[in-house]
Amino acid sequence: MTKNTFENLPDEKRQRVLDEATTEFAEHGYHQASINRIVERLGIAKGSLFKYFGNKQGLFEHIFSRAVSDFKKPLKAIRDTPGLGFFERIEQSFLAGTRFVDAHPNLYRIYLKMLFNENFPLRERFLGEIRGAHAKYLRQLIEGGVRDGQLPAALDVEMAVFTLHAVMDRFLQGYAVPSLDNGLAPAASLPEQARALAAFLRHGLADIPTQE
Amino acid sequence: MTKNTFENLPDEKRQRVLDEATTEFAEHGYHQASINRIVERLGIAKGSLFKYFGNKQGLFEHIFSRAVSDFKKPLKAIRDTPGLGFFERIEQSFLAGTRFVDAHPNLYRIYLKMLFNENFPLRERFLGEIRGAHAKYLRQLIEGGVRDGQLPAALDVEMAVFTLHAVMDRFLQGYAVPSLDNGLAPAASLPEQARALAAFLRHGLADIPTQE
Amino acid sequence: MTKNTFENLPDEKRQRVLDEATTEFAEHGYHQASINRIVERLGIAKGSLFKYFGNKQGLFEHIFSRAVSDFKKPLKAIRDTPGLGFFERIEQSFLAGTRFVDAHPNLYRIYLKMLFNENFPLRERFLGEIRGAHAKYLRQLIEGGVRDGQLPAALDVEMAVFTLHAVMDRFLQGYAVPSLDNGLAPAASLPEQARALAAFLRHGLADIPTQE
Amino acid sequence: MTKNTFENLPDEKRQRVLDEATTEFAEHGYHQASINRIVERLGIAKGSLFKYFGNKQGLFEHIFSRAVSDFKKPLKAIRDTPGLGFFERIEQSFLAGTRFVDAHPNLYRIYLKMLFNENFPLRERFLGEIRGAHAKYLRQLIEGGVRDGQLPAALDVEMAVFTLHAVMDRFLQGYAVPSLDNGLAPAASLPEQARALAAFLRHGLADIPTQE
DNA sequence: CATGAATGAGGATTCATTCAT
DNA sequence: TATGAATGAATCCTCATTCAT
Repeated sequence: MTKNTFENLPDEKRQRVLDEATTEFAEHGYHQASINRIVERLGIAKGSLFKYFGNKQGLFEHIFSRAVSDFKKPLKAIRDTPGLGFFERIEQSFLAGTRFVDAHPNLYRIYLKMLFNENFPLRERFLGEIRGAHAKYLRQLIEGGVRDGQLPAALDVEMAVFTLHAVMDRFLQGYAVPSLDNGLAPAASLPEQARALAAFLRHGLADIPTQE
Repeated sequence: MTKNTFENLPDEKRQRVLDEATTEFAEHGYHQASINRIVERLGIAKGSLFKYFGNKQGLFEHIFSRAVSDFKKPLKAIRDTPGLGFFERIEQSFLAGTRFVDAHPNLYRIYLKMLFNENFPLRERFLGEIRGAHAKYLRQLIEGGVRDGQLPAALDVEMAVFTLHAVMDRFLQGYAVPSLDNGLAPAASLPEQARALAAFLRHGLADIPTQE
Repeated sequence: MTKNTFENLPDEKRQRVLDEATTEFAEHGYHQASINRIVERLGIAKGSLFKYFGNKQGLFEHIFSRAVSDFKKPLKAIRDTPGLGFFERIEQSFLAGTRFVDAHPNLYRIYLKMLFNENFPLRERFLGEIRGAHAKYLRQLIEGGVRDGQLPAALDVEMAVFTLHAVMDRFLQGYAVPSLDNGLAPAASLPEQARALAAFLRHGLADIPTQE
Repeated sequence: MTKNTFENLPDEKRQRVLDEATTEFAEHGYHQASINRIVERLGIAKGSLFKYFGNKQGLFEHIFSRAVSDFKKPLKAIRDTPGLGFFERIEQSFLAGTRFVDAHPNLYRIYLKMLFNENFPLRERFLGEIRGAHAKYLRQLIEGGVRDGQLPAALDVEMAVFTLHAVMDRFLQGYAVPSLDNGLAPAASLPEQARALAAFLRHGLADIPTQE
């Protein structure tokens, strides 16, 4: 999709373009993001951006598809690290999520906006890709946990995947946008949240339905 | 804010106006919602809508402030119903949430869009009001649970409020927008989700930190 | 033009309507004046105002035609007061102008706006009426001054009328809108301005061209 | 304020845009001027005008700030011309005013509308700038006249500035909008008006108050 | 008579996109 | 290849006026 002309740009300029555009999408979502503002802040011609990416959607696609693959990498690394127990991998997955949010806060903001905005372009494709990868990853973890005896043999794997995903996804929201839950807890620090999450999972999974 | 002229309209027309506008906001969020589309679907003049509500924000305020008070009512009813145990009240609260989502799906869609869209007008006010009411309600429930001996006496109430709120809020997301977690679980029915939620809470609360 | 229904209103309400409308025209001119704002401040129905005056122009006509006749009255009184010299009458005319401005500041503001706004409705009629009355009045004064020997017999009466009118009109501007000349003189009080005006006229008229 | 894009336009087009817009403001004032009419007459897209000037006020600012500096230039030239007496400079100032009005009648019409229209944007800034420049100029002239002995040494300079400014400003009104005084004088030609003005000043200044 | 709901043309402004230079 | 001027549909909003109740 992206034209060669963008790939041939000097690294520094290429990064500036992506950063500025990512910020714009993170702050305003898709439709309310303004190409005008982006090129104005960048100090480049409007036509250039369209040469690089074809149109607004092309720009967004370029940014977010890279984000998706960046998000997948650490999960693979955890999965492929030998010698870890199931709950250690879960905990590391959670921490990997927080690290991604810390490293790319604007990309996560875009993701959150996309979650509930049905008109976000490419929404189905991107969300499907993220969910699919996450589910596949969790399924492998859970199956490993069953093999290792850390999880009950009769566990309904699909239901466990569903629950794990929901819990991890939603708790990451609270981590990324503390204001969501603020005013509620005096000071819910990351370790405290992680401990609460771990406790929930450790006990909760025991009650997840088993296959009939 | 609302001009009298709207309150004086025939009930049926008033409801049509609110329904159509609510749908528009639910589908497109605030900025991308179009007054033009609303009046076109309603078959009324553009000026009329502005007479009713002053401006776009006035229309949104009218719709959503009613939603907020509609959301608070059932919680009060549960709190004031005598003879219920703590976990029964929690379960009923969860069901009240699902009933609200079922009765006003578009209002809940607006809420979800507002959650992560920092530019939503009146966002701080409305979210603050909702969170405040919910927190106060949960605090009363928990304190009652402690008095009744159903919860440990040393429980850190504020942290419990925080955790309960986060869990209930996030699980309601999954209920309202099943596509969020779909593709993951084959068919996570409401009772199943409710059971999973209950299990999490029952075990999880035991591990919530106690006051030092 | 004005319907009977307005004349039949209670005095107090009638006056409120006129005052509020006059203020609106004075502040915003004709086109920028808003019927909406007027009825809003009055707390009466929009339809009523249209019943009273037919349309916006009818309202303005009612207001300003009364202003014109109010402006003419004191001039007639000065003219008909016996035993005054020419320059005394001129000075009193100037003071009558300042009194009118003090008594009806908003009407004078409307007049000033109308002066240079070619699109003011009824402008030609009203300005012509005012100028005609003023010219006729000044002509009578000057002819009296010539008869009394206070002005040279060969004075070009029409040119003197022109000059007197221009001077009085323009100096009244400075009186009504002091900010026009402020920042220039430290504190040009009314008596000082009156003295300067008198001096100018006393000497200036001696040089006004005489009929060839 | 003005974007580069306008400065890069071909001279002829740039001039057409400014002329058409100036005419619109001159005919209708600020608020009643219509961007729609301007672009329609120009045959360009609405968006283009906003690209050039940002918004309506930017367009007006561009036009009128140039007018202000155009108005100042000839005054500086007169001041810096050696070998002229005080009254010669005054007469030339008056003629410079008439020349400006003749060369830019529409700009002067805008100025007159701005004088009494409190809602004109940038009114305070522009009027202040014009009055300040004029006052400074007149002050220099008068101080020169006092040095040369053409004006009494005890003259209250500030009061003389005030009076001169008021007289020149108001007489220029009559020159620019003859209809203001028409119907009064049969045919007040420029030389006749100039002579009348000169006479007034020559005699009048002698009576301007001297410092205490 | 008084009311005020309904109208719809017109206001300024923003926007993604195109294309000649 | 990069530019940025041009576009025109769409945005929210205001207004004087009409007319059924």
